[in-house]
Amino acid sequence: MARGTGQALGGDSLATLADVARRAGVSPATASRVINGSSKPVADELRERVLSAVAELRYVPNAHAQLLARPQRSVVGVVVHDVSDPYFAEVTRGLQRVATDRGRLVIICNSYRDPERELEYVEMLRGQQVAAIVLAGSGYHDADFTARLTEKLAAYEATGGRVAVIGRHEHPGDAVMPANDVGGRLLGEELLRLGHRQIGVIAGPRVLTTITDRLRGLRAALADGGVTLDDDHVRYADFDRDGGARAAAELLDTVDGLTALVALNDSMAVGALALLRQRGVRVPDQVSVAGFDDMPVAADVTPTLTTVRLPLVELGARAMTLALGPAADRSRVEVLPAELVRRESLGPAPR
Amino acid sequence: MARGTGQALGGDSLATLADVARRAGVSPATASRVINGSSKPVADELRERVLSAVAELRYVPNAHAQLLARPQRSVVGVVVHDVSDPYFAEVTRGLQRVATDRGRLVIICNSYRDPERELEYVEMLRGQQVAAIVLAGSGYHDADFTARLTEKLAAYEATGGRVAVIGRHEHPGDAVMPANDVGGRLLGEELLRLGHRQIGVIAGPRVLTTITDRLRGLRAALADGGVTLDDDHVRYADFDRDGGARAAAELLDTVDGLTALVALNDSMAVGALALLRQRGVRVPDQVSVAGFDDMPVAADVTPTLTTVRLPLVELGARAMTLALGPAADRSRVEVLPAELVRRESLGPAPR
DNA sequence: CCAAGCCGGGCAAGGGCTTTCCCGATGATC
DNA sequence: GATCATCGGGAAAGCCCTTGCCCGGCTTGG
Repeated sequence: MARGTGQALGGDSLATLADVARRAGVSPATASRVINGSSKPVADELRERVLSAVAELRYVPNAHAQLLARPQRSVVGVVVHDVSDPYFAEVTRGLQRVATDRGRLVIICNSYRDPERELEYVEMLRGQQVAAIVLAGSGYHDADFTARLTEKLAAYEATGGRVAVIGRHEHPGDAVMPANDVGGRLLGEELLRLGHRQIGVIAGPRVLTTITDRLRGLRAALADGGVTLDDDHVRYADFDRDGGARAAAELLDTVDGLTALVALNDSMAVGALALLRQRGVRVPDQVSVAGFDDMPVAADVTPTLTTVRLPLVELGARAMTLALGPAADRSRVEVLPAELVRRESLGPAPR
Repeated sequence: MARGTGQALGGDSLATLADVARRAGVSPATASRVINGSSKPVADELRERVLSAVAELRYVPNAHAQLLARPQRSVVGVVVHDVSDPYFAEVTRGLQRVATDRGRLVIICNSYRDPERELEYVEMLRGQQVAAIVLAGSGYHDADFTARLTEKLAAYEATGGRVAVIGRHEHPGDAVMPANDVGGRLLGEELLRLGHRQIGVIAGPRVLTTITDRLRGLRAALADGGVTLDDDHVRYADFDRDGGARAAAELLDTVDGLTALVALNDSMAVGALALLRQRGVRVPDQVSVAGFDDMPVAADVTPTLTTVRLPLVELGARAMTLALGPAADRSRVEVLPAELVRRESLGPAPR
C-alpha cells in the first residue's frame, strides 16, 4: 500500500475507515458508527470485530475528513505575543486550563510582537475553522494595522466564529483587560506618599497600548500630586531585562537627582535592579525601584520588588470562558483589578 | 445563505470556493488555480475577477478540505510538559524559531506532566495528520507507559510521520538530550573541590528520568571523591519553588551538619534560597546552594545562583531541525553539553 | 486555405468521513 | 399464519478543495 513516490514523507499511508471496515467485514457506515458511539445501535459481534480491526490497524480517524463531514469545531486558536515571556506564560496557563477543562484543543501561535504575523495567524486560524480565536497581548498604536485586524476579526465573527481579546479592546469580540491605568495610578500615589518627586520611567515599546495605559495612570496620579513627568524622564525600551538595564543607565546618566525608577514591567525592573547593583547604588536607600505585573521573579530578587499585581492566570481563564461561552449581543469588556504589592525595593525618597 | 439551525455557532457559513467561482463567473477549477498560483496560466481578466471575488467574500480556503485534497503536511505538533515553566518556555522558543523560519505552523499541547494526557495528545496529533511530533520533557519511570507511548510513536512513524524527542531517548525517532549526567558530575566535582562532604539534594519528581540522570552524575562524582550520598540526604519534591522550599526545610530539620544544598532545577533552588533567608541562614557562608538549568532568574537572585547551564533554546532548535530534516535510517541521539556556571551561592564548606 | 498544435478553461473524479435514507429480516400482534 | 412495526446494516450523497484530463477555439506553418 505504499503511496509515496519518493517523497520525503514516504512510507505507508495511514489506515482509513474503509480499511477498517474491510478488515472487519462491515460497511464503512457501521465502522463509523461503532467508532463514534453513534446513537444507532450496532450488534455486539460486529462492534467487536470493528474494534479489533481498529486496534490491529492502529486506526486513527483523519481529523480533517471528520471536520469536513461534520463541521463541529472544537479547536481554539490563540495568538499570543510571546509564550516564553513569563507574563504570557501565566496568561496562557489560564487559557489552557479552561480549554482543557472543556475538552478543547488549543493551537498556540506566537506573533513575537510582529503585527503582520498576527494578521497572518488570524487568517490561518480562520482557514483552520477554529471555534474561537483568542488574541493575547497589548494592541499597537497603528491605526492602519488596527483597522485591518478589526476587519479580519469581524469577517470571522460574521461566519459564526468567536473572538476574545486580552489586554486590548479596540476590536470586535469580547475583551478582558487588566486595569493598567489603575495600576499606574496606584504606583503614582505610592510614590507621592513616599515623597518622590524626581521619577524616572522605564517604559516598554512605545507602540504598545499597554504602555500608554500604564503611563497615563501614572502620569495622572503624579499630576494630582503636583508632579509633572517630563518627556526626558521617560525612556522607551525593549520589554526585557536588558532593555530595562539600558534604559536605567540612560536615565541615571541624563537626569540628575532621580530618587525612583519605575519600570512598566517586572523584567525591565529586574534589569534596572541589576544595573543599580552593578553601579553600587543602594536600593531603596539611594534610589527606589518599582515594577509592574508581579511575576514570580519579583519576590525572589534582592531587594524584593514592589510592583503592581495583575491577575494574569485569571485574565486568560476569563478570556477563554468568554470565548467558549454563549455569544453576547455586543462586545463585552471585563476589567480585572490591579493591586499594589509593597515589598522592599520602594522606600521613602532620600532627602 | 444561512445554514445554522439555531446552533450556538449560528451565523452565515464561510464562503466556499464555489461561491467565489460563481461570483467571478468561472469554474471552481479556475478559481482554485488563481488562488494557489498554480503553474497553469489563467487569463488576466479572469484572474482579476477571481481576486476581487475573493476579497469581497473575504474568502479563506478551508484548510481541512485542502489537506484532504492535497495531503501536504505543514503543521508540526509539540507536546510539552508545561510551557509556562521557564525551562520549557526556552525550549519552546527554540522550537518555534526553527519552525517559523521554515514556514511551519506549530500546535503546542501541554501535558502538565500527565502521562495519559501525553498519550492522548500524540493520538490526536496523529489524527491531525501533522508532519512531525516533537515531545519535549523528561521521560517517566513507568515501563508500561513507556511501552505504550513507544508503540504509538512507532505507528506514527510507520506512516511517514517524523518524531523527535527532547530530554528522553527511550523512544523511536531522533532524540536531543541535555547532558544531565555530566551536569550532575560537574556539580559534584565542584562541591568536592570546595570541601563539601555533607550534602543535601533537593530532587524533583521521582518519576522523571531527568532527575535520575542528574542524580546519577552527581552521585558518581561524589563517590569518586569518597563521599556517598545517603538516601535520607535526598528529598523528592515538586519541581517548583514551593517544592524546593519544603524539601530544603525537611533536609535542614532531619540531617545535621549539612554544608550544601543541591537543587536539581533552578526553581527549587530559588525556593531553597528563600527558605534559608527566612531562617536567617547565610548563603554561602553557612550553607551553600546550587541549582540546575541556568534559567534567567539564576542571575537575579541574591546571592546569585551557581548552577549548571543547559542550552535550552538550542535543544529546541536542534529537535525541530531534526524533525523537519530528512529522516535517518535509524534514530539519532544528539547530546548537548552542560556547563558549570559559578556564581555566588556556592562557596567553600565552613570548617 | 487546411491541418496541426497550443492555450486557456471546464468537467469530474477523488480524498476520508458522517449521516440520511432505504431495505431486508426479524419479532410481535391479532 | 398473515400483517405490521422495528431494528440492524448498507448504499450513497455530500463536506470543500485540487488536479488530471479533455475540449473548443485560436494561432501558426505548410
